[in-house]
Amino acid sequence: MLDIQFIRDNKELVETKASQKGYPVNLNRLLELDNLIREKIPKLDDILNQRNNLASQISNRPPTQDEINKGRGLKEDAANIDKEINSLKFEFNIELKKVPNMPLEQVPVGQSEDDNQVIKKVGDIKTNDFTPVNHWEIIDALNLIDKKRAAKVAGSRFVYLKGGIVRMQFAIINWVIDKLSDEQFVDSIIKENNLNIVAKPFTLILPPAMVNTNSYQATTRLDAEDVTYKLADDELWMNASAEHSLCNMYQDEIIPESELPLRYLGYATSFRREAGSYGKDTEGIIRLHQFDKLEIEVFSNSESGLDEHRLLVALEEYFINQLNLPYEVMEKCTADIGKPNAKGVDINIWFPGQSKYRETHSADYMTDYQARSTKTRYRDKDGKVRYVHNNDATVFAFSRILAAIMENYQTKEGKIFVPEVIRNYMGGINQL
RNA sequence: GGAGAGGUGGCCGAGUGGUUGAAGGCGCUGCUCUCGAAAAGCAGUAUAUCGGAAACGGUAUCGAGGGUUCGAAUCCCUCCCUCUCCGCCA
Repeated sequence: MLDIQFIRDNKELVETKASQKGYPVNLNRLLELDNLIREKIPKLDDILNQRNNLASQISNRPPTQDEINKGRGLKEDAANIDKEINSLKFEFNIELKKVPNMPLEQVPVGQSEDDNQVIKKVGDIKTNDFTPVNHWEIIDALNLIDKKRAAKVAGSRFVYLKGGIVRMQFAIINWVIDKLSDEQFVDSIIKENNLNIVAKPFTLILPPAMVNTNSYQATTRLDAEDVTYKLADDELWMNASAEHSLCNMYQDEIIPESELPLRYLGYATSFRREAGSYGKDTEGIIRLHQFDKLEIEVFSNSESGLDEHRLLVALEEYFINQLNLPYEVMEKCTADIGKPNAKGVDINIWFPGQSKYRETHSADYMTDYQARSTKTRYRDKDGKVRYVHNNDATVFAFSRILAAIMENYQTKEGKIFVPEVIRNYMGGINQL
């Protein structure tokens, strides 16, 4: 949620930026409700004050009939105003949640994802002496996938992945764990990028795959029932991303600033309905109802939030570079960064079998927007309580990164070379 | 799923209807003492919200929500969570 004080002080700015993000809001009703609530609160407080005074006067002797009547009257008055305030607050919260986070100055203004800006392209697109094919043709031929049987058992957009490709997933996981647990490695990336943040390794974490409604909605991303699977009987949602269980970890807590940043490397399975994407990417393993992800979540103070974001992008790039995959880095425009984001970067990897870049990574910087709904705060050096800044980023979304490797590492003979950096993690196998 | 016990401040822990936002202890912060430190002594030490430039004041919060009462941490109801035993399972 956005700070109501900020909205009061910057009505026009908030409306402008909200519509730049594609979340047009009319703040009149919100501010009207805000005023009504703040008019009524002192009135309620006054009645409660009278009630407290009356009770402490009576203390330890039987009350007179007059006092009993007065007390009952005050109770009724308080209940009435309280009821009014609650219904105003209910509507207020609905209106407040409609307001998206404000984009940072540097975020390009745009109308749609077409206005995202490619800020760099890295790696040469190889020219082969053969025509590269789609990853699904390769894995099919190598018998590394079984979609027919998966459809029979679970439905479309599910797969059985088999054999070497599965092993490759675990190899990548172990490689990433080794790197991100290594303080010196993290430090080297920070130094290379001139970031003003501490070298602290990432804590490995396996989060819950399901999240209750309150936590799910506090994330303010992918929080609709047509995106996410919700268990009918319980108030539980399947993670559409580990972000949902990770960003809520410290809800209602006040963290000492000395413990920040908290850097987590989570591994979790994500579940998505993909409603509305019928017919899109039905082949292959680009768009599935279920996929595994190595994902980073960072809680930091407000000063380091942006540099933490830069660190995460740098780490994403490092791993892709090590895999020798051509990619482009894209600064997402206001229309594409998403409701809770202040800034966002996507990385698209080149898929030679499809002759195009496809989105494989995303790094999202939420400033204090998520923390205000998860109530995650820290106590700064002066003892002041402030909201943490959240950062979330993909390290690798499996199936997609496996598809990228398959297309980029395919041989003329229809085999797949194993990228050099992960060979040791695969028992030395160099080809699938 | 069945039976039982319990949830109080950063932590431990007292409190079963009346100035209890909450004793006491630990921790933390400041001051005194000291050349310095330790020890000791003194003082302070929750969050949210409203008003206020601030100092400060009002209100709410003892797992959550509702109820009884002039008055609730204390009584009643519902839910959540934790622990123990049984069952089931990896």
